[in-house]
Amino acid sequence: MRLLIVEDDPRLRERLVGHFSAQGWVVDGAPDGREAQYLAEQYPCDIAIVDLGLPDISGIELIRRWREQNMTMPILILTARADWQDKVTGLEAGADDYVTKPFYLEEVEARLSVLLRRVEGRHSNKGVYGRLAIDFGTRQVTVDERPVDLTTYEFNTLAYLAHRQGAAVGRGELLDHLYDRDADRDSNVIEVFIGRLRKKLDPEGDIKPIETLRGVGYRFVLTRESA
Amino acid sequence: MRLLIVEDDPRLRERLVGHFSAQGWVVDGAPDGREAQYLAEQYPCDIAIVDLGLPDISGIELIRRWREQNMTMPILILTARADWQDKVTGLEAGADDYVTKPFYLEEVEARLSVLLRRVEGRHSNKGVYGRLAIDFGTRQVTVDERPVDLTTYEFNTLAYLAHRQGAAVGRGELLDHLYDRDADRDSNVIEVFIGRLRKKLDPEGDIKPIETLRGVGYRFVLTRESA
DNA sequence: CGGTTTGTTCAGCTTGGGTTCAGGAATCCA
DNA sequence: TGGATTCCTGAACCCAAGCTGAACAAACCG
Repeated sequence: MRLLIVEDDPRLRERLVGHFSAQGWVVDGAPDGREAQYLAEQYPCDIAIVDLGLPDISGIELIRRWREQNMTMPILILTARADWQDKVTGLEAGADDYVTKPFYLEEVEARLSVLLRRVEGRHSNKGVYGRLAIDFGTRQVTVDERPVDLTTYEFNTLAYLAHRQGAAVGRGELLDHLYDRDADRDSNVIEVFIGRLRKKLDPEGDIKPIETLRGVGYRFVLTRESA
Repeated sequence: MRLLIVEDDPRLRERLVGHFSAQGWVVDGAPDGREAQYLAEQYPCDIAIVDLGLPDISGIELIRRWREQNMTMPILILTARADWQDKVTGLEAGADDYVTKPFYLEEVEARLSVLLRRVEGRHSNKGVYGRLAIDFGTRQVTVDERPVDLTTYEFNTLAYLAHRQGAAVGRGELLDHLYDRDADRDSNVIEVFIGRLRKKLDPEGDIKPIETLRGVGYRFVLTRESA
């Protein structure tokens, strides 16, 4: 999952970037609106955190532009407690939720996961897809109730595919959302991870959670149980 | 275990800080609401003690904000005997228990340990995890009824892991909860203590109480007997 | 003070996981 | 059918995370 953080205060930005990188996210940090705009276009992210008080373009304006460009990722805004009224303008501009500064990191984390699961239509951190269950919070995966342990990247690829369940996901898209900017575009890592995932999740070959669309990419075919 | 003490009277604050540090807690002391708010965000604690009569923000307001931010640690409030009615407001704001001033330190200590064990679902100070038993009050540990003696820090790391049993606990989190604010983030103390613990608790290698999650941290895998 | 216990650092080693590569299988198209 | 393209997969590689024994330092205690 790729996360874009737009925050001018370097200390705070580093704190956020550090925290979420450690959590297994691919994180881009931008100090101002210009950089943020560039990054958002070049490396589409799954979710963004935007501080409203930026040096150049205002955060509000940035969000408005993104929405005009039909970018649909959820946006979480940060506002100083004093300027709490901005949150309304922010939400009107197209943001999805807000946190007032100073904040508690876990609070931001919790709100991100709510936003993320909302786009997938989940109501909890756990997604159940037939015999396969994925807990996006604790990063635990089970098949027929039996835990399967996946390495970091194995989980990340599975999570991204499940996040986009039903959609055709190209190798390029996967690379963008799982790796840093300087990823080697023509490596076959993705294929290797897909292979390992299939073997770990479905050793008997009777579930077939991941379909390959030749020349296009992959598709996570299981459908989530609306419970 | 990290404990946050919010108390404006310096004498009393020092008394509390001194007492609990000596008991093996990591203690932060805050003289006012502002500082308390900052500390709670930067260094998440396992439990907090809050005096209701603070110079700036009222203790009640502070607690309310914490709960709004979804901080879930237990909170013990201190009230002057004269203002005993405040305790109701405090509990409504989200505190978990109260002690009226003046008090005996032992009283506060006892209430803290009740609150702590409540979050773990224990009913006494002793937790039994299969062949391993931990007494959080007397700080004694036994394996197969046989006492194992652990040094202060060895016990602290074990206690914290057991406190968060089943959860993945990162090295960073451990450092935050076992060490003062100025801990060296890239030292391998944690690994050393984990190693020593494993050797002392499980010399035969047939219990394996602590699992390592590469790139993530550690997990205490034994489950407590609800008995 | 001297000795002992406890905490911290360091260096060398082991291991697991990510990456690459090469050969083989499957699929597509002329 | 045959060749080209895409994908799969087992094995090898390499680096960083984690482990460990030992040295060092600090605190504790008589």
